Amino acid sequence: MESTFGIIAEPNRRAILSLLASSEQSVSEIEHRLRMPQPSVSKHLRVLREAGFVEARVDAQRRVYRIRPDPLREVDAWLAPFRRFWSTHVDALERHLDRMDQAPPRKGTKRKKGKKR
Amino acid sequence: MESTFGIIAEPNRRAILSLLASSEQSVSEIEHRLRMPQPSVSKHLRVLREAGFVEARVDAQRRVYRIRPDPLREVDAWLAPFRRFWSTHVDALERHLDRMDQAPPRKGTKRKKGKKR
DNA sequence: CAGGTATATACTTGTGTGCGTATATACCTG
DNA sequence: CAGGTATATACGCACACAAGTATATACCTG
Repeated sequence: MESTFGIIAEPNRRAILSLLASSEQSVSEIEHRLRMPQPSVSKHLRVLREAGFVEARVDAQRRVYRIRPDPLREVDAWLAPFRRFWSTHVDALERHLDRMDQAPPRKGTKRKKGKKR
Repeated sequence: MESTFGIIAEPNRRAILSLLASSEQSVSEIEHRLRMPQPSVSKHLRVLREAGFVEARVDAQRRVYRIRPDPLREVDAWLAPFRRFWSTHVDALERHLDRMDQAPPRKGTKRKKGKKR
């Protein structure tokens, strides 16, 4: 029932995703960092997992969760037609990226610049 | 209570936004094209308007609605940290957008954080 | 002004869903 | 095996909200 957008409508789930964006985390780590009750964390993680936003790796009794990008990519794709409203010359770049999306994955070039905000 | 994300969680509202992405439309045009009851359209438009997603231009008895990009931009910004999961050299795009963020007049609210109540 | 069109609002109802509390399951260590 | 830790699930409740129906407001045309 819950669509991709419905799922990220929940603030706590967005918080979990944002936390996982930096690095994978176990349930208790999430629980502690976001200061939210453990059943709540587990339940949100279940929703996120079943919708494909995250996946779990088992490490002894811990489950370490990490991002799976596909659903967020869908959001990104939905957003595409609106980008022209705030970006004038990104259009070309966008088409460029579109073409790149189906290009074979190439590894090696990531985050070479420390330009974070 | 309705956040930016909560608002686009509604499929009909997304449909309205997508329709408006192509060009501005009157209420009855939306009603007809999306085949949804008029009160529903008006109500969704109200929500979208109050949240800043759209604005209305008055033309006689008609109200012609058009996109206002700011809230969607916020979504786009939230998405930014995740892009590295599916794009290798989109970093260029990111820097590009970063630069762009401070280029236009004003509107510097990035980094929208909110997890407490 | 009447009649018609276009849009907005009021009110009710049903359903979904997040939360809290309690408990169950799984695994590790001694 | 016992005891502890880590995570998942069950259940009840309260509340937000989308949809439907009916009605109100605004404006245009004759």
